Amino acid sequence: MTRDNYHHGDLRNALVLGGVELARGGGVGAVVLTKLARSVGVSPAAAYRHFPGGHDELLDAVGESARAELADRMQAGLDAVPGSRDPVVLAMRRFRATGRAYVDFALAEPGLFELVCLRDHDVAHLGGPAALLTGCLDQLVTVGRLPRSRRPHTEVAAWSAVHGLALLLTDGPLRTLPPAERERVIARTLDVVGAGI
Amino acid sequence: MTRDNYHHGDLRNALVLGGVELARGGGVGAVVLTKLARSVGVSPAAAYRHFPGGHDELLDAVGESARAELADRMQAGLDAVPGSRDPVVLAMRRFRATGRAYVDFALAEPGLFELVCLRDHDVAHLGGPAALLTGCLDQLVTVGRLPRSRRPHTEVAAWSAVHGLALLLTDGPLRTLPPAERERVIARTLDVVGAGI
DNA sequence: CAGTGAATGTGAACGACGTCAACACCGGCA
DNA sequence: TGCCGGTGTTGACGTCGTTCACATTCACTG
Repeated sequence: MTRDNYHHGDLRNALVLGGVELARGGGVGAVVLTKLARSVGVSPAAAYRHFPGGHDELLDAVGESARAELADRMQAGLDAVPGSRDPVVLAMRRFRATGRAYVDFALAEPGLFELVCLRDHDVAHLGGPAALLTGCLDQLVTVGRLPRSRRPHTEVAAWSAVHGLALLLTDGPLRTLPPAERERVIARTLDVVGAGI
Repeated sequence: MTRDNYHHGDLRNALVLGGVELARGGGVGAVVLTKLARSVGVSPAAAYRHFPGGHDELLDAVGESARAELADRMQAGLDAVPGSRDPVVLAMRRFRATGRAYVDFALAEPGLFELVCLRDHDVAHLGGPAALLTGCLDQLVTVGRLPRSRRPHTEVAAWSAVHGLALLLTDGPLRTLPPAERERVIARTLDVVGAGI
């Protein structure tokens, strides 16, 4: 068997995949390089061939995967928005849907969510999720709902609100809120951002 | 010497104090029980007499101290608010000042800020910072700026925004934002919350 | 004032984990 | 065929949290 399997063939990918599952189950702390390597059938040191930066670089890669999954969910949320004759209503619905999907992802996958904002170098590197949000805001300008003069930095305001909410609900003091109450605070937070924009 | 110092006399306090300084310098990860104990002149095991829960309980205590410091800064921010003949203007200024102080604290003490929301059991336990925020919101109701019907859950919306913003600016993708830009982002976020309430 | 028990601190050791260096294997290319 | 670079292994080390058996000191009681 050793002869057959000595070279894994797709180790880097297997490690990321396994890392995502570990993170899904227990967050950043559960992504243990040693155990992960063993679970993939390989010695811990082998991981260093594919992640020269060690544990940190592995977490980067797993986080990248988590961000992709978040972007997928946000896109799905956008796709599910019902149409409207009024372009302003539609743009607002779409804007709200991105925030809603962000929070829902955090609640559905708290472990993965922990990795989303870990070790990002700058805004541009955020990729998917950020692009979807800015797209919605640009649309709000196009349909006249958001004055162009107020467009700058608005993505940060919106992002801050849903990001903070997601953290308070998953990792923070609101983590024990009963579902019904939780639903109300999400709605109120999205209302405030929508009205304040 | 051993005779004089065998019993420290105020070890628990010394550990918390030292822990705060470690956290100030390097965040949660810098609060290393072993080193902390040694730096206080005591063996690592001694810490377990005062924190039976080990490292976690120590972090709780350090976090409690960080929360107190945050509450102080928020109170100072409130105290510095200029008066106004118009009670609505005053209440809005005070509301904004709490959020501003929250973000400023995170930027001034990113290490301590990491501990603020760590391992809190429920909202009530938040204490100082939360009380200051709810007080400002109640005042907004009193002066008629915030309809009583919209008062519920508004503290979560406001808190989410500043909390998320603080994290994005200190630990997150916005951590490299130049100060001038950072200032605009903070202002815009506080504007959105103020307008949306 | 002496003796004793509880509180407090010590030293040595263990296990989990990240990391590295020296060596082994394997697949493709001159 | 022989060799070279990529890939994986073994064994070891350092850091850190944690525990256990033992030592020391304080405070209280008789």
